[in-house]
Amino acid sequence: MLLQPKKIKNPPVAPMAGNANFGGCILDPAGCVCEGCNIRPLSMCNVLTSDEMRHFRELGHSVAYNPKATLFVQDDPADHIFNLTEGMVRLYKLLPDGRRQIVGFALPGDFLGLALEPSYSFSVDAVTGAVACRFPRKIFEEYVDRTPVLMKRLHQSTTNELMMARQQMVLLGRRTAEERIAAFLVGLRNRLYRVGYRSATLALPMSRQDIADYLGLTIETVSRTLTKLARDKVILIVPNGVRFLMTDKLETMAAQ
Amino acid sequence: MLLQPKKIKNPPVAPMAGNANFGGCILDPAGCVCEGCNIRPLSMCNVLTSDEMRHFRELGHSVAYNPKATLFVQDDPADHIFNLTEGMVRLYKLLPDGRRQIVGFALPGDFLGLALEPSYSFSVDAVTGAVACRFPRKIFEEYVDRTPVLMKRLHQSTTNELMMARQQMVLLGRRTAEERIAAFLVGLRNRLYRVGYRSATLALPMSRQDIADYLGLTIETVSRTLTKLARDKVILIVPNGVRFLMTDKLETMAAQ
DNA sequence: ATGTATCGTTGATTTGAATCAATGTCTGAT
DNA sequence: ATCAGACATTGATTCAAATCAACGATACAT
Repeated sequence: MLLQPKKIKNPPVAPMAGNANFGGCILDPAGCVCEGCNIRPLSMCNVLTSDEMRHFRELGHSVAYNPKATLFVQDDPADHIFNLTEGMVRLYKLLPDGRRQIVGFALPGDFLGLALEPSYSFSVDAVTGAVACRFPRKIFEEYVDRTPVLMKRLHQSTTNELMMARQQMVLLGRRTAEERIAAFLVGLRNRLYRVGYRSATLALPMSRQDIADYLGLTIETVSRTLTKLARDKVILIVPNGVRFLMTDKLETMAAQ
Repeated sequence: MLLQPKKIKNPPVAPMAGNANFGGCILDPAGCVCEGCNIRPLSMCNVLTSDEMRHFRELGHSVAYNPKATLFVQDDPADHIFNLTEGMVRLYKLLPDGRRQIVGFALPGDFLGLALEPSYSFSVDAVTGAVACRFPRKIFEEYVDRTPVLMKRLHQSTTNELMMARQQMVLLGRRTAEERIAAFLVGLRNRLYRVGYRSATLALPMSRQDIADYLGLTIETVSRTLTKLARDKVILIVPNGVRFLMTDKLETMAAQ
């Protein structure tokens, strides 16, 4: 899985689309290459039979994105559904005056762009290089409506995201800067672990500003708090990540 | 719809269960009285045929709750699913040291207690007197699995809640006290409007502490901010509510 | 190798909301 | 009618994090 924020220098199949900050690159114009898909056990696709798979794959395309490239923008027509297969993307909402709140970092297996409204209610762009299966919304919805097992899987995914969103509301409403940082580090480590990315060092491919906008803090407070945790020997700051030195202490800070 | 936080003095059918702060009162032991249900157009029940309805009604019971009565508690076994039919309830999470974050106020039509885990991830208690249709979880899930149209409806409901939760994340992470109060008042008015409660005066049946715990503020800041809005003639504070005097100004403050 | 732009850290100061403290108001019970 | 307790408001003070400001570090392009 890509977690270093470097450019895709040799796109797997086709060259990136003209505008490097939008659109991305269709890897397989004939549909997803689902057999070797590294997130089948995480995504909805593993609930389908081979026959169903064969049909489903025709519906979408795999698309690659450079770091910072846009998947879609708040208020644009919600014409596509995405299922992330590689990398990390950020979901965020902007206030008219430019204040930004990152409402989530998505990892492989996560769905993006599911909406009831005709427009997206947030923007998404790539943190690392990323790859997603992209489906035309109408076609995706029709297929889901005809495939209850997929609908159930989708509902589980949304229910899980709602649970995480409520957990984040507690963090944003009631926790101190230090608790927010600790909860962020522990939470991200656990999520990465679940998608199979297991390392002694926690990769932090997003910028300090991203972390700040996710935790409702400023970049200076994020930097100071990480420095303090490092000074206290709770973590070790390394390039593009941190290493946990006192995991139990971090988990206590993050408690609940 | 009940929106005044007064006790149910004459429970519609049966007397309240012994412990007034827990359990509530089963209104109709034979199942919901669905024909006259005031929220059928809001709830999932309106997607069912008469035959389906007849079967579905057998699955649950209507239960009444006094103000402050508990529907369920965080970490308890998630054995029931609720569909609120009357009144307002609060959903909240507690940190080990007692800090509280209210993650939502539910209104008629809302589902409560849908979970992937074996336990509830938050607590719910009544703000006003409230009535809910209560279903044993296993039975509810089996029925939903066999009824795709219900599953779809449920998924839409969860998707909508996720959208609201993300909106609240922006509020908690990036907005000032005044903006939070304005967004809360406008948002609640709009939600009440949608469930058919339309009044010149916005009812605020919850306490100032509840509002504070929903907006990530203290009770003093909520009080001061409401007083300031009243001094500026943007709202008029009335017993158990407020009246909008300058709706457009309030909507501008709440913007986005 | 060097310059440049972006990103991150650290320090000084300010500030919005929290905390501490007192008083006011409403409601239901007697 | 009076009282008690819960709830709400207002004022004084403190504080955690924001803001303002300067300086490092790093990565990429030439």
